[in-house]
Amino acid sequence: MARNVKIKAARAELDMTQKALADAVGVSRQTMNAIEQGNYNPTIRLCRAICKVLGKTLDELFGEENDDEQ
Amino acid sequence: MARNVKIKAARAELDMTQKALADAVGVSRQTMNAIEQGNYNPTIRLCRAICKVLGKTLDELFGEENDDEQ
DNA sequence: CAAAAATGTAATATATACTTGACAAAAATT
DNA sequence: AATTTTTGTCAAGTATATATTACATTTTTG
Repeated sequence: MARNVKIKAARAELDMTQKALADAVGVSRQTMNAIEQGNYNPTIRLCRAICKVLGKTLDELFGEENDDEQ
Repeated sequence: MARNVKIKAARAELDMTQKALADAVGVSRQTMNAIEQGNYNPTIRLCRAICKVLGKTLDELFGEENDDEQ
């Protein structure tokens, strides 16, 4: 499942809560949590929105997925 | 809608047809076509698979929010 | 420590990514 | 020019991303 610790770290840099990030990108808190937990597979549009808010690139936050479940 | 011409170009570099790319990443030809036409919003897993096959990064193929339709 | 805020997780519901089949038009091949 | 291959697109179905409600646990704060 591979938790996405990079999002968590980027969020921490900005002192943002999961809910604050979820609100900023327009999804539910549960969706943000699930993404950080690695429990699914967001759309590219959502990934882009997350990158924009956190000031990171796609490659930084979503590149190099080492796991291949599914 | 913003067509994704970068995928088309990368495909051309490798002399790959839409169907060949679709097969390589495990989706239907129609799905690949729709992505190139900008008709939707693939999942990050599919984007990663496309990048892997085409030898490009996420930022190269899917960065730079070319379009902004909802 | 107690209260509050943040996080993890489950169940059910809805929107939409993706499939399949089919056909027309454009491009490439002969 | 005819044939084949590739691309664009549509309609109807299936799978899954995301929402909502709800509750338990962990972390933070007073």
